[in-house]
Order: sequence, then structure tokens, then C-alpha cells
Amino acid sequence: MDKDITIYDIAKELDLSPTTVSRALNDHPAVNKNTKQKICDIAAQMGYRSNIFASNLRKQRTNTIGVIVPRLNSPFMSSVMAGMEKEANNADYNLIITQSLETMQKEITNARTMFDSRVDGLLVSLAYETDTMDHFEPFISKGTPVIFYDRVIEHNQCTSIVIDNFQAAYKATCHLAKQGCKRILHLTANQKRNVYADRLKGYRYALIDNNLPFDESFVLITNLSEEAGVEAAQQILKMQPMPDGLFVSNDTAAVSCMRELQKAGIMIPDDIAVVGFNNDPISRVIEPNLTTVNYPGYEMGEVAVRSLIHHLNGLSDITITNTITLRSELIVRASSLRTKIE
Amino acid sequence: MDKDITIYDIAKELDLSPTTVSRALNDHPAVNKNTKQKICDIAAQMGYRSNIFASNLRKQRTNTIGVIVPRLNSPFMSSVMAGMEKEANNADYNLIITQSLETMQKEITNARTMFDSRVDGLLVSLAYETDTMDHFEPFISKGTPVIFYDRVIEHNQCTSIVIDNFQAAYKATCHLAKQGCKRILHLTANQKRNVYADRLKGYRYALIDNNLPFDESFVLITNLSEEAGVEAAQQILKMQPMPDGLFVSNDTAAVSCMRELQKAGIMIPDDIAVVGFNNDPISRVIEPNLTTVNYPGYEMGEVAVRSLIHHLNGLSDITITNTITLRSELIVRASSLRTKIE
DNA sequence: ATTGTTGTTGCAATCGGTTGCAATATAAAA
DNA sequence: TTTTATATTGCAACCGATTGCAACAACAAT
Repeated sequence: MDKDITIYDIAKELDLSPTTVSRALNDHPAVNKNTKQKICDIAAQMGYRSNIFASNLRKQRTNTIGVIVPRLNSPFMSSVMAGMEKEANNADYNLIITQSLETMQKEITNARTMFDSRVDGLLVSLAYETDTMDHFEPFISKGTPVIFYDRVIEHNQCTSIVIDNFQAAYKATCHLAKQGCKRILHLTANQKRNVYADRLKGYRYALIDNNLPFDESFVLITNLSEEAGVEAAQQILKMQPMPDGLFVSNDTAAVSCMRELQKAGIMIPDDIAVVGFNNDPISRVIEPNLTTVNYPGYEMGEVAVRSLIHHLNGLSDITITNTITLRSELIVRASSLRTKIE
Repeated sequence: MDKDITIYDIAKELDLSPTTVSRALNDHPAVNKNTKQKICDIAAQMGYRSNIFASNLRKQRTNTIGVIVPRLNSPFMSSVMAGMEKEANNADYNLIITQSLETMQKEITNARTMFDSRVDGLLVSLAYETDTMDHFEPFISKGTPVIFYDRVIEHNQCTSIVIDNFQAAYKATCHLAKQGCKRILHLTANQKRNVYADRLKGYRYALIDNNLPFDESFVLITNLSEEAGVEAAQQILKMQPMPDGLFVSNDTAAVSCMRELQKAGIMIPDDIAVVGFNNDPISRVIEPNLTTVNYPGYEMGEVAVRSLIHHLNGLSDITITNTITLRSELIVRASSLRTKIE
């Protein structure tokens, strides 16, 4: 197993040309059946493996998909990655994964790496901060497809894969209103990102439709970390009057906020009803169980990769498709259910 | 931005040879300072980017690390991935990630993919089922370094990166014994894997050292999924007498088991004290908070990549290093603390 | 016997960098 | 002035697979 076997070695062995060997191994129709069989047998026997660099160099295609993700270690994003990996693997594509850690700087560097790696396509979920698309232009102008998922942006050459954040937030807020909440606070993140902007909008429309006043001081913009949840709770405790409903843009912050409120003696859902977002495992563990929006991460990953590969194979065209919206649903649990009202 | 710029284009532009251009861009010492400067300037200006396939083809090196992981979507593994990505990115390496989904079949396919992709090194955490190492032999005999992390196996050419599972389990079990538990049940997984075999061993030694009898029916082998936790709870409820202590090999199963027990009216920790493993976020959310073993996933990922790259750069030799053991610690929380005993 | 068709194979160029060795220029030493 | 050392640069082969085009054989159609 010292030196690598090449098609030249196989060719010499069978007294054929490298051309024929190459064709045989790629199942080209213009090769005699017997010859093909013989070549494949010998190849297997000699332990041949194709040199993908030579192949890529020649074919100008890499069979590699680049993924830029804000953070790998969140339950939602790791589900997305798992779904992507499965689909990519099925279609014989490799995945190169990098994380932006929510900074635009790293996102730009990552994009550059992907570009240099000549990925066949790029899947991106934007960092909190990102406010320019310049780093994706090289892909566009080279014709490399770019698909945004979850944290997306409008671009006339790129498909976006999302859930209906407006709708989800609208329903979540309406649900709180139905439970009798009059002063609903919204804890969310950077408004540059569609997911948070849309949710805020959904929240506002729901307030209007339920004849509740909108109060700017009832919208807290944070990074939705565990700590942010705690801080939000401390702020809430100081409010006069306190909110009686809480709609948080992710479960991590919702849970840590709930716990901090509980520590201060607040009863959930009676004093404050809470709704989260994502349906992370913790939402089913916290007491009372957290009402949340189920967010199909795994499917989102699958769909993203599948769309990309379809496009690469010419089976569809993502420059035409604008947006793919996946179904999400409000899962009502005890954290927002006021039995007395029901 | 239509056609890619090559070193030939730059060469022509400056009336130099491609050789010199290549050398200049790689900061080769045998190139005149001024020439180098000029070349770099033009390259930047023309938007040149190196074709890594041509380069890899010639250099027989890929600057890519392969990672095989059982599942991407677990809090522990996604932390490991995050740590790996950070370190790899720092050192200008790419990561190709695949998941075995706990089957040996997929692990073998993945290894094959990695081999074909000619990764410079391989990081592996074994699937539950795996019981042969044949699929890693091609790497070994080609001199491609392989490092195992977490779910490891003894191999005289490979370094393993682990925590001291024996020690951790020993401490966890002793802790339960100190809390007055006399009948401690151990819920764990496939004994093919070091992590679970070592923990069982730690559990057994702890029983001995605390003068507690070992009972085979008190060791449940499962896949540690959420469902497995529920089933374990149902089994436990049927036991006569019931265990009064529970040491579970991960937090997911520990939590779902606890909840099922609580549903049946069991008081935790008074009727049954529980210890988990991993320090997942849910362990801090469940009521009562789960005592668990803190498991440095992020660091493990960092260390794995760092060791690999050091080896690749000749700064160390992983065929000499046998095992790198990271620190872990028992985090005592309410799920195992019996105040009356304290 | 001639032309056409189909099936199979090979030639040679190509993808874009890298590198051993030789060539040349320039400066320093004899 | 000649010799030797040093600094720069280029030639040409190479890495391994792919592919347009031509070549050739075998056989059918005319």
C-alpha cells in the first residue's frame, strides 16, 4: 500500500489506454462491457482510488458544498447540520463547515475560504451583525449558487429557506392574548436579521388585532444567550407594571429568563405566561413545560442541500425560486396555559 | 470576474515566468524582493486566487481534516465540533464532517470517503456498533495520522483523547453511596465502547469500595436515547425492591428517566437519587437540577485538532503519544443531594 | 464492391501549480 | 582580468484524470 495506483497503472496492466480506463471507471457507454468489467475488477484488486484533485482540476467541479453557520453548538443548528450531512452524503457530496461566531468579520473570512475551496455551492445562515452582501458577490458573478437558510436576506439570485416567522410570532402572541395577557413583552435579537424582524412584526400585528397597545419599552433586543435571559428577567422585575406575558425568540433565553423570574417568586404562567421559540429539548424539561414554536431544523438542512443539488444537476433553478417556506407550529404547553381562563 | 486568473495570466502581465510568480506567491526566498512585491500587488489587483486542486495535486497534501462523528446533533458532540472548527480555522485547515449515525456500515463508508478525499488526518469517535478497525488500516499504512476522541480504541499507532471515565464513574457512584444509596442502578450503553465499559468498571469498583453488592440486573444497557430513559424508568418502577440510586451515562436519558419516575410519584432525590453524565444544558433546567459529570467537549475538539496539526507539522508525533486525558469533574446538584443526610 | 453505420479504442491536449536543475547576471575574491 | 560565489530567473517535466476528435474494426445496407 505504498504508492497510489493510478489509471496509468491499470492501463499498463491490461495493455489499454488510460482513456479507456478512465471511461470504464466512470461507466461511460462507449466502452465494451467485457473490457469495463475487466478494468473494474483489476481496479478493485489493485486497490485503485481516484485522485479527486486531478479530477476536480480537470472537471472544474468539486462535489463539495460549503456551509456557513453562526454557531455549531446550538440544538437548532446542529439539527440543521445533521440534516444537511445526511442529504449531502446521499448525493455523494462533501460538506465543508465553518462558523461565523456571529461576527461579520469571520463570516467574510469564511466566505473567502469557501471561494478559494471552489465549493460547488454555498449554504449560508447570516451572523447577527452582517449588513453587507459583498462577500457573496464573487459567488454570484461566478455562477456558484448561494442559498440562504433561516437567517436569510432578499437577493434576486438566491433562494431563501425559512419558516414563516411573521405568522409564527403572530400566532404565539395571539395565543398569549387569548390567555388573557394584556402586557406582553417581546425578547428578541438584532433587527438586521429577518427572523427577528419578522417576529417583531408578527408580534406587533397580533397586538393590534387583539386591541393591545404597543409599547417600545416592551421590546428587548439582546443576543438571546442564557445570560441575556437572566438580565431580561431582572429588567422585567423592575418594571411597573410588570408584563403578564412574555414572547421570547429562542428557548435558551426563554428558559433562563423563566428560571430567574421563578427565583424571584413569580408564578408561571399565572403571573407571567411565557412562549419560546425553537422547540429545543430544554423546552420539554423546564417546569412548567415551555410553550414554543416547533422549528424543523433537520428538514431545513435536508431541503437546503436538496435544493442546491437539484440546481447543480440542472433539475431546477434557484435563481427563479425565491423562497421556500417550511411549516412551523405553535406547541402549547403549561408555561402559557392559564387553566382558569381555559 | 468571468474567467479565473491563473499564475500564467500574472506572468504574462509582468513578462515573467509562471515559476517566479508561483514562488513569489508562496514567499519563496529565491525571489527578488521588488519582484515579489510587484507580483503580489498585481495578483491582488487582478483578483487572483490559487487553484487548490492544482496545488494539492502537485503537493499531495490537502490541508483538510476529516471528522467522523456518531451524531452531529447532540449538545456534547456539537461542542466538540465547534472546538474543532475553531482550531482548524486558526491553522488554515478545512474540516470535512460526516456522521456514522451509530452504525458501523456508515462509519466504513465515511472512512472510505475520507480516504478518497485524501484528508491529511482523521479524527474519529466510534459508533456504538463498531467492532473492527479494518476501515482505518488504509490510513495507517499510508501514514495518514488518525486520532480517536471520546469513543476511542487502543491502537499502537493512534493517539486517543479522552476523559478518565473510570474515575468519573467511580466518583459519581461513590457520591451516591455517600448520600446513603444502597441499591444503585447503572443505566449505560454498548460495552464495546470504552466510555461505557470504563464507566461500568468505575461503578463496580465504587460499589466494592463502599461495601455494596453488585447485581447484574442493576446494569441496563440501552442506547441512552430519550425513549430509553423512559423505558428504563418503567423497568425501575417494576423492581422489587426499587433502586434508591441511579447513575446514568448521559444527561438525555437521565432527564427523561427522572421525569418518568416523577410522573409515577417517585421523589427525587429522596426515593431515588440521580446522577447523569455530560453536563448538557438540560441538566441545569430539570427540577431538581441534575448532578452530572462535566465533560469538556469544546476543549476536546480543540485538543484533537491541535494535536493532529502539530503532528502534521512535525512538531510532535502522535504515534508516540498514547493517550491525552482531559480533566472532568462531578458537579453536585439537587438531584442527588439528600439534605437530611448532609 | 462501395458506402454508411455502429461500436470501441487511443492520441494528445488540457486543467493550474510546483520543483529539480540549468542558465544567466552580478558581485566578490584572487 | 580571471575565477568563484551568490542571487535571480526560467525551462520543462510532473501531478492524474478527462475529453474532443480521429482512427479503426466489424457488419449491414446499397
